[in-house]
Amino acid sequence: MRQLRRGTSAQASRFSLDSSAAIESHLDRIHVGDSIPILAGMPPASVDVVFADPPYNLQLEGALKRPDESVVDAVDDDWDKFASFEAYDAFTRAWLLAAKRVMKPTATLWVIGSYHNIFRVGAALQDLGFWILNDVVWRKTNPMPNFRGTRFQNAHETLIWAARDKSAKGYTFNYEALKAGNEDTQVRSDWTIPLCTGAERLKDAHGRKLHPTQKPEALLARVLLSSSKPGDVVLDPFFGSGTTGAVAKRLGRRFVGIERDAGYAAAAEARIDAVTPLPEASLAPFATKRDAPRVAFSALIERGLLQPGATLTDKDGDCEVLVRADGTVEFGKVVGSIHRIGALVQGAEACNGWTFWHYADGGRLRAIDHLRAIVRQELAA
Amino acid sequence: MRQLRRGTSAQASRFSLDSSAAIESHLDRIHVGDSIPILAGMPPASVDVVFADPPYNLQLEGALKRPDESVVDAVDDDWDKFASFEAYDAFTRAWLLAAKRVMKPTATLWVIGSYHNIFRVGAALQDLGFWILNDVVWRKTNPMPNFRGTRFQNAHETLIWAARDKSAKGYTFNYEALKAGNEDTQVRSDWTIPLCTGAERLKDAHGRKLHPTQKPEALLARVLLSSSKPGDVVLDPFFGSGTTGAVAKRLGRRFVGIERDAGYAAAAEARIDAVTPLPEASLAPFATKRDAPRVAFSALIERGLLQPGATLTDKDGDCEVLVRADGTVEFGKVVGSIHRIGALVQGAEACNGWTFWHYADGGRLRAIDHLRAIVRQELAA
DNA sequence: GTGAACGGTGAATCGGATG
DNA sequence: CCATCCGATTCACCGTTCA
Repeated sequence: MRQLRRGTSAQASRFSLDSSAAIESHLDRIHVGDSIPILAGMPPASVDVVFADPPYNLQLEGALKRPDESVVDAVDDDWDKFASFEAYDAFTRAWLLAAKRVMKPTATLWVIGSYHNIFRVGAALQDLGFWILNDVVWRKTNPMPNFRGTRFQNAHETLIWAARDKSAKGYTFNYEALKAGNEDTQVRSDWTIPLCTGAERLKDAHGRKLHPTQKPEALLARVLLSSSKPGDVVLDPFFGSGTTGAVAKRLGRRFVGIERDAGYAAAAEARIDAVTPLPEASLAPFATKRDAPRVAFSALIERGLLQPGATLTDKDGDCEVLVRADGTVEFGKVVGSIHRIGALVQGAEACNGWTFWHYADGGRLRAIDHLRAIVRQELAA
Repeated sequence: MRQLRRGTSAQASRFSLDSSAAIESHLDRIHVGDSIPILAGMPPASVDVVFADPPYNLQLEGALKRPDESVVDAVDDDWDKFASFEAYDAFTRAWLLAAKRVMKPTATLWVIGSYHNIFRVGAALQDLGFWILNDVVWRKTNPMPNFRGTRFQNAHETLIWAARDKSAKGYTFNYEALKAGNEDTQVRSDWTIPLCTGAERLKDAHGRKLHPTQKPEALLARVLLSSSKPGDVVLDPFFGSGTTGAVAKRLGRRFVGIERDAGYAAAAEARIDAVTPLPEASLAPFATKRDAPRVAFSALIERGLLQPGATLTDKDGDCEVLVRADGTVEFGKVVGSIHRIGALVQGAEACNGWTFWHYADGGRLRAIDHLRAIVRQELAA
């Protein structure tokens, strides 16, 4: 890869009216600087896909500790600080407009975010005339827990996929290939992918994570395989640790990276240099079926397989518990999960409530595991 | 159920300053009319939870056909037509403000939507000072396919859960019950639930679906079980086919329904009349650790479970403190609460002394939390 | 060599009562 | 408004150490 470019390159568009030639000098490079002036220096209508991972505008206050007193290493970088929603909205509109100018009429744009910012981004997209094609949910297999027990575990992020205009036709969506790689069924709008951890996660000299929000390559692979073709130009205006560039190179796409922080840009360059492009034929199908889905006891109630107020017993019909509406069971005055209460009545430390507790099915007792199997079949179907 | 009410009831707030009494006349009824004037006639700060399924502002043009040329029976009601994003935003802000007024300070609000409208709703929520607690993804097990093969299968909808203000404290979140009903793990922000089909789906006289966007009862059950208590007042300003009311009644909550379409309201009323509430025992909130009575460390000494002059240690028996008669402990020359001294010896900022400190029980070490449990049992008896 | 046990950690708007 | 205090709270995965 060639050297990093510094500053803008406003002269590029002066030299050529042919965008496809003028863009060439920008390709497969990381431009160090702010996105908006650098985008302004690029030829118009020259990129095929935009992937953007903008600051989320998290509004964190004190430090958060785990129950074991260790400190959560949260995002506290300056780039994530905005004075107000208005300031964040102005920033969002500015980069979206700059990105829109360099998009080909057939180009599409992806943005990723969380509930802190994604609603503002989505509304701005619509206000600026982008046409939303899908929102896509990245379900994390291994999200961070909620340590205080005050909310639901924040287990997903949201991507928005949008065309440049309502009337834009001819955008790339590799429908058949995606379907073929997904057990011959359409790819859904929710994707189950692990966080970026282990060897994939870039580390600094002290072994700490280099970038606070490095995205998994599997996520970018799905994005690029679904909405771009080999040879297409992929723009990432918030390049960070360079996941977009690494995946683009591996999948035979060209990229334009823009990153404000020279340290991140340098790390990304080294990372991308180490990537070997895949042979064209070997682009692996990416969608895999997950193993047997975990079924909550409350799902049996939600689906009407058990009624609140019903009675469960052990296999001999001796001790009885009451099924409650919230998916707990009650024994005497004690309420808890099927597992905890099963352990309690046996005086054991642990118990598999699925096999311990039985319900009356006609004249006989049947383990509630049977009902779980029914739900699993539905989920698999 | 009593008769449907027509029109607003602006007089209610004139008769009483006590919201809990003034709201009584509004409960367990469907008010036929527009949400905003009807909400304006309700007493302020009188509801515990709001669930809203507003029009989605779908921008469908022309009929959608399946590959076999059959027509998809999509949403084409007048209530879903808005001239522009601006009109939709104004509508959204108006009903959100009207709902905010009737919410208690501790109330929370749920809104469900799709990518057509949810970004606008989320941004409006933030602009109006609501504080987003989670966004929750409803993953449909059986979504409609994308017939054209031009996008990902739209397999989810998004719910936003928000408190009335950033500083609102004390909202209901039944953390422990949810966890106990979910294999003893935290409930995530993505919920897998089937569409409303089969017998649950209301039909009109011709056997066609009565309402285009009837939500599954399982979804509402999860919403109400997580964020409300029995007896709480649940407001639904877009009542539609009455799923919120049916589930509220079944789960022992009160409801206020508002619906513009008299036909939907009548169907909802009949539906709710047919619901039998669950037995109270299957609903009663159970005592969690959080609301167990507070026990002072000194109570252990007062009850003779620990003697002044006794020694406590950490779980490994390493560092020792002396129990004093006043309920403090002494480490070297430092005296303080079990929590302070526990933090001190670990060099931590905070410490739960109940689980940190141990006493000798026969040959083994046991946490003093065990003694607290004994006191609590005495208090409960 | 193998497996159990243990430690570390990830985009986090993460408490409530009292004075 | 702020300071102080009590005390409640974590899931999945990866890498290392130890038996």
